[in-house]
Amino acid sequence: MPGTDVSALLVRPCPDPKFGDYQCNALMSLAKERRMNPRQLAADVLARLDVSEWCEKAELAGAGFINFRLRTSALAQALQSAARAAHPIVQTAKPPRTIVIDFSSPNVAKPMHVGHIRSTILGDCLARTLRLLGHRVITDNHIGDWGTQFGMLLVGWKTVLDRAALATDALGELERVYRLVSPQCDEERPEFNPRVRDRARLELVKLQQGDAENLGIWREMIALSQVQFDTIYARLGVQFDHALGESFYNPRLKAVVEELRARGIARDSEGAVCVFSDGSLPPKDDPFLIHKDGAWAPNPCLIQKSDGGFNYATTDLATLAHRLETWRPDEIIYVTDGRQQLHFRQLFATFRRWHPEAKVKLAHVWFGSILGEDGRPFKTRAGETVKLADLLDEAEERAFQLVTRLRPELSEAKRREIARVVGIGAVKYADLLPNRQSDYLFSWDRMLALEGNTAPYLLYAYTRTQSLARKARESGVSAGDVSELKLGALEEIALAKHLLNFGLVLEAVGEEYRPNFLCNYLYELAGLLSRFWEGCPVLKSADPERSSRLRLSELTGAVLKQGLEVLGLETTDQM
RNA sequence: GCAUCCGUAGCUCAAUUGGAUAGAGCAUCUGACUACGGAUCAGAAGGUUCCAGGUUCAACUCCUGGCGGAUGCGCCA
Repeated sequence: MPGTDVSALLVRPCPDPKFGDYQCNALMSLAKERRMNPRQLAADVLARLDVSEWCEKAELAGAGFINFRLRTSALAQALQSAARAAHPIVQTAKPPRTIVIDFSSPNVAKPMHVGHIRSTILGDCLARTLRLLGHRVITDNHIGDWGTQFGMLLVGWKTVLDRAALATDALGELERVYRLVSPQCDEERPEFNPRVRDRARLELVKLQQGDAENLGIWREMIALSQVQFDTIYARLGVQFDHALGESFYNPRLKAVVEELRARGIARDSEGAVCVFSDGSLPPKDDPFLIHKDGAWAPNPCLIQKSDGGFNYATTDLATLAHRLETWRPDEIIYVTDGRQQLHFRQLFATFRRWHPEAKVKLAHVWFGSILGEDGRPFKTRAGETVKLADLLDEAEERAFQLVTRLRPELSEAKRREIARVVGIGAVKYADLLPNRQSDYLFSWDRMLALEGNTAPYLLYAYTRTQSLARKARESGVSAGDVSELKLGALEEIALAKHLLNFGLVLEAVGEEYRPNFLCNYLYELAGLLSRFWEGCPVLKSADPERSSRLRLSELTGAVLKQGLEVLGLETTDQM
């Protein structure tokens, strides 16, 4: 049945509706494999295919495409049955998989900034998508709560902390303290002070050895940061199943290094412990090799520093092992920026050698950076990184101005509520719309525009479905049973066909980790809905049509709402 | 220097991973409707997909070589 098992037939929606509704092009690559004439093969298959029950037409075209045109009756029937699912037009995955998603990962004692927004929003969207598709999703926030920065923070806490400032703006004060101490520990900076650096190292060692005072301060810094994280995640509507920070893995790090060394995967080098190439991969694909001066040179992955300390790679290996033992996932997804590609290639390769039997799929879902309107990395006018809390404030404020301009008659409380949904939604939508791998330009004007592929446009389309339904109820018109869907006008048919593809788009988002597919789908859906309303009067029409059209409008509203929810956007019934 | 990613309409971005005549929005120009919620809809114009080769039925997509940009390359995460 179209819309349900089309992927089994290797067909997909036609790129251009004038060719048909669905097309099969898989036969052409099959023909190439078998060195056959593609058009002949397609003709043979077509001759044996009987799809007359669903299709008014199935024809051979071009170099070997088979195009299918659905019967309108079959379309209505397919849509009706798909709409009866627990989540309309969503088919749950046949074998549900266990998928761990690692995203957001803010640092303790530092304000969350724009650098965290893409990971947070993208990771949350993938979690929502895969859950809706029926998978068992486990979200884990790998918080940066351990490492060298705590040596410096402890020095600052003990020497220059302003208690009053800590009480009013904890993160601001911690940031100030860190900025005061950090340059003094950096040999390359003019502020460098070897006594401060040595003190920082000492405080870090004491912390790592379990010194009671330092542990107490460390815990307080975590608690203060957690308040900030909770506030931001609540505003964004993001939830985690676990938040196992780096410190959680600290007790395991030594054993990881010992095991890798004992197994010959890692060895000592210049006082550090490193993983080198084992020659099992072609040099071009080997993350432990680098092309230098015309030859392949070692590009090792450090898992223990020469001072005995552990680093990012060590923690990530321990984390991977823990996740595998604890949750037995089929897949682990890491959502980080593109600069960490080499790190993850080395991490995954090291892990494969460590656990060659593991079947888990490891995916590094990376994204580009956010640029300001000048094309440079996104900063405040003063050149500072933009804090996430400030960004969300501004989004809500700008949306409030917009709502106030358009709907001055609404109460302030109502306008504030709409502005919250629209403002936060606009930030999220602007982040999910571009292909994640490209850098994108941050623009308030574009993300809050009323026309075009924006959150306000989609949210507005949804509110129209709700107000139409409200008006229908008030005038006593029934929405009609699903079984009464009658598709006549071209606009109705086009809308119905697009609705039917919702599940396929969700699957593509989950497979390719690309929410922009869903953004574009919803934008097209909203456009088709507007055209449908333009061409097909609903409440003004007579009854067999009226209830069917009302039903089609409501179904579109339900899909819009579900789609926006998967993207992490709230909806509102009034705008 | 080497590696990864990117280069598409004036601007911002798509293109279901090798499929049919490369699509949207903004900006520009034109049109519809005293509106079942106009924050609407329809139309026009805009392209040598950075350049040069190659692979095949088919290339924005893959390969080779350039040009331009971002990022990363041994003790940060």
